[in-house]
Amino acid sequence: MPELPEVEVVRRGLERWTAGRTVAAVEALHPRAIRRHVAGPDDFAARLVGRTLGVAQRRGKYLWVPLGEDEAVLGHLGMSGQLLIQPIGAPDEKHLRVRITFTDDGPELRFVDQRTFGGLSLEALKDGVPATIVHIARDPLDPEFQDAKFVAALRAKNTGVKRALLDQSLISGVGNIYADEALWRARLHFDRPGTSLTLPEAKRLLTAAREVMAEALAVGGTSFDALYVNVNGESGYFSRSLNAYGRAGQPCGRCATLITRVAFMNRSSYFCPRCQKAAGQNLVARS
DNA sequence: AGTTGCCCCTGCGCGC
DNA sequence: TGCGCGCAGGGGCAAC
Repeated sequence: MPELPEVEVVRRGLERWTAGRTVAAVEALHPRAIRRHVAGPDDFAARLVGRTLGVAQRRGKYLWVPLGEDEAVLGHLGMSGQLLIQPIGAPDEKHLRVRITFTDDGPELRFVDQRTFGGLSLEALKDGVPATIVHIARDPLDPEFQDAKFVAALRAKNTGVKRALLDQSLISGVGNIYADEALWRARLHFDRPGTSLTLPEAKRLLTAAREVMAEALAVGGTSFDALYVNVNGESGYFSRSLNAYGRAGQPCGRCATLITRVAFMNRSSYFCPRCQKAAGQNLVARS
Protein backbone atom coordinates (compact mmCIF):
# COMPACT_ATOMS: atom_id res chain seq x y z
CA MET A 1 0.00 0.00 0.00
CA PRO A 2 2.04 2.58 -1.36
CA GLU A 3 1.77 6.22 -0.64
CA LEU A 4 2.23 8.19 2.55
CA PRO A 5 -1.36 8.06 3.87
CA GLU A 6 -1.63 4.32 3.38
CA VAL A 7 1.79 3.66 4.92
CA GLU A 8 0.93 5.89 7.88
CA VAL A 9 -2.27 3.89 8.40
CA VAL A 10 -0.11 0.76 8.58
CA ARG A 11 2.37 2.43 10.92
CA ARG A 12 -0.42 3.27 13.34
CA GLY A 13 -1.60 -0.31 13.22
CA LEU A 14 1.88 -1.56 14.04
CA GLU A 15 2.18 0.93 16.88
CA ARG A 16 -1.03 -0.39 18.35
CA TRP A 17 -0.50 -4.11 17.79
CA THR A 18 3.22 -4.84 17.96
CA ALA A 19 4.90 -2.25 20.22
CA GLY A 20 6.40 -3.88 23.30
CA ARG A 21 5.97 -7.44 22.06
CA THR A 22 8.88 -9.87 21.93
CA VAL A 23 9.59 -11.97 18.85
CA ALA A 24 9.32 -15.73 19.33
CA ALA A 25 9.99 -16.96 15.80
CA VAL A 26 10.48 -15.69 12.26
CA GLU A 27 9.66 -17.59 9.09
CA ALA A 28 11.13 -16.09 5.93
CA LEU A 29 9.06 -17.89 3.32
CA HIS A 30 10.36 -16.08 0.24
CA PRO A 31 13.99 -14.92 -0.02
CA ARG A 32 13.13 -12.10 -2.41
CA ALA A 33 11.12 -10.38 0.32
CA ILE A 34 14.32 -10.24 2.44
CA ARG A 35 16.69 -9.37 -0.40
CA ARG A 36 17.60 -5.98 1.05
CA HIS A 37 18.95 -7.74 4.12
CA VAL A 38 22.38 -8.45 2.70
CA ALA A 39 23.29 -11.17 5.21
CA GLY A 40 20.35 -13.26 3.97
CA PRO A 41 17.00 -14.51 5.27
CA ASP A 42 18.43 -16.91 7.85
CA ASP A 43 20.48 -14.14 9.44
CA PHE A 44 17.42 -11.88 9.38
CA ALA A 45 15.35 -14.46 11.23
CA ALA A 46 18.03 -15.41 13.74
CA ARG A 47 18.80 -11.83 14.71
CA LEU A 48 15.16 -10.92 15.18
CA VAL A 49 14.24 -13.72 17.58
CA GLY A 50 14.15 -12.60 21.20
CA ARG A 51 14.07 -8.90 20.36
CA THR A 52 11.36 -6.58 21.66
CA LEU A 53 9.70 -4.32 19.10
CA GLY A 54 9.60 -0.58 19.67
CA VAL A 55 7.14 1.98 18.34
CA ALA A 56 6.92 1.97 14.54
CA GLN A 57 8.32 5.04 12.77
CA ARG A 58 7.84 6.31 9.23
CA ARG A 59 9.53 8.53 6.70
CA GLY A 60 7.76 8.88 3.38
CA LYS A 61 6.77 5.40 2.27
CA TYR A 62 9.32 3.61 4.44
CA LEU A 63 8.52 2.40 7.91
CA TRP A 64 10.67 0.84 10.59
CA VAL A 65 10.33 -0.71 14.01
CA PRO A 66 13.22 0.10 16.35
CA LEU A 67 14.90 -2.72 18.26
CA GLY A 68 16.52 -0.68 20.97
CA GLU A 69 18.67 2.36 20.27
CA ASP A 70 20.74 1.41 17.25
CA GLU A 71 18.95 -1.18 15.17
CA ALA A 72 15.57 -1.49 13.46
CA VAL A 73 13.45 -3.68 11.21
CA LEU A 74 12.96 -1.65 8.05
CA GLY A 75 10.01 -2.30 5.77
CA HIS A 76 8.81 -1.05 2.42
CA LEU A 77 5.51 -2.15 0.92
CA GLY A 78 6.44 -1.55 -2.71
CA MET A 79 3.40 -1.80 -4.97
CA SER A 80 1.54 -4.63 -3.31
CA GLY A 81 2.96 -5.23 0.17
CA GLN A 82 0.79 -5.62 3.25
CA LEU A 83 1.59 -5.92 6.93
CA LEU A 84 -1.24 -7.82 8.59
CA ILE A 85 -2.05 -8.78 12.16
CA GLN A 86 -3.61 -12.24 12.03
CA PRO A 87 -4.79 -14.70 14.64
CA ILE A 88 -2.50 -17.70 15.00
CA GLY A 89 -3.84 -20.47 12.81
CA ALA A 90 -5.55 -18.19 10.29
CA PRO A 91 -5.07 -19.66 6.80
CA ASP A 92 -1.89 -18.50 5.07
CA GLU A 93 -2.38 -15.85 2.44
CA LYS A 94 -1.40 -16.88 -1.07
CA HIS A 95 1.45 -14.39 -1.10
CA LEU A 96 2.57 -14.70 2.50
CA ARG A 97 6.30 -13.93 2.52
CA VAL A 98 7.28 -13.51 6.19
CA ARG A 99 5.61 -14.61 9.42
CA ILE A 100 6.63 -13.21 12.81
CA THR A 101 5.21 -14.77 15.97
CA PHE A 102 5.45 -13.42 19.50
CA THR A 103 6.24 -14.85 22.93
CA ASP A 104 2.83 -13.77 24.27
CA ASP A 105 1.16 -16.25 21.88
CA GLY A 106 -1.04 -13.40 20.60
CA PRO A 107 -1.81 -12.58 16.98
CA GLU A 108 1.10 -12.83 14.55
CA LEU A 109 2.52 -10.26 12.15
CA ARG A 110 2.57 -11.20 8.48
CA PHE A 111 4.23 -9.60 5.49
CA VAL A 112 2.19 -10.42 2.40
CA ASP A 113 3.29 -9.18 -1.01
CA GLN A 114 2.00 -10.31 -4.38
CA ARG A 115 4.66 -8.68 -6.54
CA THR A 116 7.53 -8.69 -4.02
CA PHE A 117 8.68 -5.20 -4.87
CA GLY A 118 8.59 -4.56 -1.14
CA GLY A 119 10.51 -6.25 1.63
CA LEU A 120 11.95 -6.31 5.13
CA SER A 121 15.51 -5.96 6.42
CA LEU A 122 17.46 -5.29 9.59
CA GLU A 123 19.31 -1.99 9.53
CA ALA A 124 21.57 0.04 11.75
CA LEU A 125 20.02 3.28 12.97
CA LYS A 126 21.95 6.44 12.23
CA ASP A 127 20.59 9.45 14.12
CA GLY A 128 17.39 7.48 14.60
CA VAL A 129 16.93 6.69 10.89
CA PRO A 130 17.85 3.41 9.13
CA ALA A 131 21.21 3.89 7.44
CA THR A 132 20.01 2.72 4.02
CA ILE A 133 17.31 5.39 3.76
CA VAL A 134 19.19 8.49 4.81
CA HIS A 135 18.82 9.69 1.20
CA ILE A 136 15.02 9.76 1.59
CA ALA A 137 13.82 13.30 2.21
CA ARG A 138 11.46 14.17 5.02
CA ASP A 139 7.80 14.07 4.03
CA PRO A 140 5.47 17.08 4.08
CA LEU A 141 3.59 15.84 7.15
CA ASP A 142 6.88 15.78 9.10
CA PRO A 143 7.05 18.87 11.40
CA GLU A 144 10.69 19.28 10.42
CA PHE A 145 9.99 19.39 6.68
CA GLN A 146 11.48 22.63 5.37
CA ASP A 147 9.01 24.25 3.00
CA ALA A 148 11.30 26.97 1.68
CA LYS A 149 14.12 24.54 1.01
CA PHE A 150 11.83 22.22 -0.95
CA VAL A 151 10.25 25.04 -2.93
CA ALA A 152 13.69 26.33 -3.93
CA ALA A 153 14.88 22.83 -4.91
CA LEU A 154 11.73 22.22 -6.93
CA ARG A 155 12.17 25.47 -8.82
CA ALA A 156 15.77 24.51 -9.61
CA LYS A 157 14.78 21.21 -11.28
CA ASN A 158 14.97 21.02 -15.05
CA THR A 159 12.78 17.97 -15.06
CA GLY A 160 8.98 17.93 -15.16
CA VAL A 161 7.26 18.88 -11.94
CA LYS A 162 5.53 15.54 -11.51
CA ARG A 163 8.81 13.68 -11.85
CA ALA A 164 10.21 15.99 -9.18
CA LEU A 165 7.24 15.25 -6.90
CA LEU A 166 7.92 11.54 -7.26
CA ASP A 167 11.63 11.97 -6.47
CA GLN A 168 11.79 10.69 -2.90
CA SER A 169 15.11 12.43 -2.27
CA LEU A 170 13.40 15.78 -2.83
CA ILE A 171 10.11 15.17 -1.01
CA SER A 172 8.98 11.77 0.19
CA GLY A 173 5.64 10.05 0.51
CA VAL A 174 4.13 11.34 -2.74
CA GLY A 175 3.28 8.65 -5.30
CA ASN A 176 1.33 8.49 -8.53
CA ILE A 177 -2.12 9.09 -7.03
CA TYR A 178 -1.30 12.01 -4.77
CA ALA A 179 1.02 13.61 -7.33
CA ASP A 180 -1.86 13.79 -9.81
CA GLU A 181 -4.26 14.98 -7.13
CA ALA A 182 -1.86 17.68 -5.90
CA LEU A 183 -1.24 18.89 -9.45
CA TRP A 184 -4.97 19.04 -10.11
CA ARG A 185 -5.57 21.05 -6.95
CA ALA A 186 -2.71 23.40 -7.77
CA ARG A 187 -3.90 23.65 -11.40
CA LEU A 188 -0.48 22.75 -12.77
CA HIS A 189 0.39 20.58 -15.77
CA PHE A 190 2.46 17.54 -14.78
CA ASP A 191 5.17 18.21 -17.36
CA ARG A 192 5.87 21.84 -16.53
CA PRO A 193 9.62 22.10 -15.90
CA GLY A 194 10.38 22.86 -12.27
CA THR A 195 12.39 25.85 -13.46
CA SER A 196 9.26 27.33 -15.05
CA LEU A 197 7.30 27.48 -11.79
CA THR A 198 6.71 30.83 -10.17
CA LEU A 199 7.23 31.02 -6.42
CA PRO A 200 3.46 31.11 -5.77
CA GLU A 201 2.93 28.11 -8.05
CA ALA A 202 5.56 26.05 -6.25
CA LYS A 203 4.14 26.97 -2.85
CA ARG A 204 0.65 26.15 -4.06
CA LEU A 205 1.80 22.72 -5.18
CA LEU A 206 3.41 21.90 -1.85
CA THR A 207 0.31 23.04 0.02
CA ALA A 208 -1.87 20.92 -2.27
CA ALA A 209 0.29 17.83 -1.77
CA ARG A 210 0.26 18.26 1.98
CA GLU A 211 -3.49 18.85 2.12
CA VAL A 212 -4.50 15.98 -0.13
CA MET A 213 -2.37 13.50 1.80
CA ALA A 214 -3.67 14.75 5.14
CA GLU A 215 -7.27 14.44 3.93
CA ALA A 216 -6.64 10.94 2.64
CA LEU A 217 -5.02 9.91 5.90
CA ALA A 218 -8.04 11.19 7.82
CA VAL A 219 -10.28 8.68 6.02
CA GLY A 220 -7.90 5.73 6.12
CA GLY A 221 -6.15 6.22 2.76
CA THR A 222 -7.07 5.21 -0.78
CA SER A 223 -8.25 1.66 -1.49
CA PHE A 224 -9.37 0.46 -4.90
CA ASP A 225 -9.30 -3.19 -3.88
CA ALA A 226 -8.34 -5.58 -1.10
CA LEU A 227 -4.63 -5.01 -1.79
CA TYR A 228 -4.65 -1.70 0.05
CA VAL A 229 -5.79 -2.30 3.58
CA ASN A 230 -4.70 -1.59 7.13
CA VAL A 231 -3.17 -4.21 9.44
CA ASN A 232 -6.66 -5.53 10.14
CA GLY A 233 -7.58 -5.86 6.47
CA GLU A 234 -9.84 -2.79 6.35
CA SER A 235 -10.02 -0.37 3.38
CA GLY A 236 -9.81 3.43 3.40
CA TYR A 237 -12.34 5.70 1.75
CA PHE A 238 -10.39 8.36 -0.13
CA SER A 239 -10.93 6.84 -3.57
CA ARG A 240 -14.35 8.52 -3.65
CA SER A 241 -12.66 11.91 -3.19
CA LEU A 242 -10.25 11.66 -6.11
CA ASN A 243 -10.50 14.46 -8.65
CA ALA A 244 -8.03 13.33 -11.31
CA TYR A 245 -6.41 9.94 -10.69
CA GLY A 246 -8.15 7.13 -12.54
CA ARG A 247 -10.86 9.46 -13.89
CA ALA A 248 -10.04 9.46 -17.61
CA GLY A 249 -13.10 10.44 -19.63
CA GLN A 250 -14.98 11.78 -16.61
CA PRO A 251 -15.72 15.48 -16.14
CA CYS A 252 -13.35 17.72 -14.20
CA GLY A 253 -15.00 18.77 -10.93
CA ARG A 254 -14.07 22.41 -11.59
CA CYS A 255 -14.78 22.97 -15.28
CA ALA A 256 -16.43 19.76 -16.55
CA THR A 257 -13.79 19.26 -19.24
CA LEU A 258 -13.05 15.55 -19.57
CA ILE A 259 -10.05 14.32 -17.60
CA THR A 260 -7.25 13.05 -19.86
CA ARG A 261 -4.88 10.16 -19.32
CA VAL A 262 -1.42 10.08 -20.87
CA ALA A 263 1.41 7.57 -20.50
CA PHE A 264 4.15 8.87 -18.23
CA MET A 265 7.21 7.11 -16.81
CA ASN A 266 5.76 3.67 -17.64
CA ARG A 267 2.68 4.69 -15.68
CA SER A 268 -0.17 7.11 -16.19
CA SER A 269 -0.82 10.77 -15.62
CA TYR A 270 -4.35 12.07 -15.22
CA PHE A 271 -5.11 15.75 -15.55
CA CYS A 272 -7.65 18.29 -16.71
CA PRO A 273 -6.48 19.68 -20.06
CA ARG A 274 -8.27 22.95 -19.38
CA CYS A 275 -7.39 23.66 -15.74
CA GLN A 276 -3.86 22.29 -16.03
CA LYS A 277 -2.30 23.75 -19.13
CA ALA A 278 1.24 23.10 -20.29
CA ALA A 279 3.95 25.73 -19.87
CA GLY A 280 3.63 27.49 -23.21
CA GLN A 281 -0.13 27.75 -22.93
CA ASN A 282 0.10 29.20 -19.44
CA LEU A 283 2.62 31.80 -20.47
CA VAL A 284 0.48 32.83 -23.40
CA ALA A 285 -2.59 32.99 -21.24
CA ARG A 286 -0.86 35.24 -18.71
CA SER A 287 0.69 37.71 -21.13
C1' DA B 1 26.05 15.74 -11.54
C1' DG B 2 21.61 15.72 -13.01
C1' DT B 3 18.30 13.36 -15.60
C1' DT B 4 16.09 9.49 -17.96
C1' DG B 5 14.96 4.79 -19.03
C1' DC B 6 14.54 0.05 -17.79
C1' DC B 7 13.64 -3.60 -14.96
C1' DC B 8 12.30 -6.23 -10.98
C1' DC B 9 7.27 -9.34 -10.16
C1' DT B 10 2.24 -11.30 -10.24
C1' DG B 11 -2.44 -10.91 -11.53
C1' DC B 12 -6.38 -8.98 -13.82
C1' DG B 13 -9.31 -7.23 -17.45
C1' DC B 14 -9.64 -6.47 -22.12
C1' DG B 15 -9.92 -7.46 -27.22
C1' DC B 16 -9.26 -10.78 -30.66
C1' DT C 1 -11.86 -20.70 -23.69
C1' DG C 2 -7.57 -19.21 -24.51
C1' DC C 3 -3.79 -16.12 -25.39
C1' DG C 4 -1.37 -11.88 -25.70
C1' DC C 5 -1.17 -7.22 -24.32
C1' DG C 6 -1.36 -3.37 -21.32
C1' DC C 7 -1.82 -1.85 -16.90
C1' DA C 8 -1.27 -1.51 -11.54
C1' DG C 9 -0.54 3.01 -5.04
C1' DG C 10 7.43 1.96 -6.20
C1' DG C 11 12.16 2.54 -6.51
C1' DG C 12 17.04 1.29 -7.49
C1' DC C 13 20.42 1.59 -10.75
C1' DA C 14 22.82 1.73 -15.28
C1' DA C 15 23.47 4.63 -18.99
C1' DC C 16 23.44 8.93 -21.27
